[in-house]
Amino acid sequence: MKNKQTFVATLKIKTDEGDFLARYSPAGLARLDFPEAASRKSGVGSKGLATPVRRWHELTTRAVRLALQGRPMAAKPPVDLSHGTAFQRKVWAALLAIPSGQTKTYARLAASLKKPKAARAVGGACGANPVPLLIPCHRVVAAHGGLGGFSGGLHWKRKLLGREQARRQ
DNA sequence: CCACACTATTTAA
DNA sequence: TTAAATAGTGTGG
Repeated sequence: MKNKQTFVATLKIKTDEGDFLARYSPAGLARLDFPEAASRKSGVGSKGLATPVRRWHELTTRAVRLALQGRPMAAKPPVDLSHGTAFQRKVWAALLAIPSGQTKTYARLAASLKKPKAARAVGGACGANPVPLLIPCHRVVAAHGGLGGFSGGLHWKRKLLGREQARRQ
């Protein structure tokens, strides 16, 4: 898949960890970047958008802040996954089903998709996840206790998991 | 074609 | 026993 996406807005999300960057397509939140990546790409503005973007952004902001605290997100904005392939969307849907404070291995996730040997492909799909935090790709770990990788920087993965597991029941 | 955010298996020491 | 090579997978360069 190589479709480009058009964004109707690019907005900052201020948090204690820095300013995240949220990009919206007409269908919803299409991409979320960590502060480090966001600073490279300099934010744009929203202007007087009459679209639902304003409301989406409120939801996104709240969800991101909760995620950074390792708390379950009360509500999420609609997420535009049109960029993803069928396989990737299945992976992302499976990610959404992982409760806060729990982790799953790439292998188990692959197995739940009826493709027990596609663990590596699952890793690829996780890396292609356009919306980290809201789609909890950080809750997927390697089979033998390793953390695996993380597109936005492994330190985020460690931080998020640490906070979530500190709250785990 | 190759390289991966993988991993179970196999093969060698 | 432990260590290294390998196959199987979907996607993107």
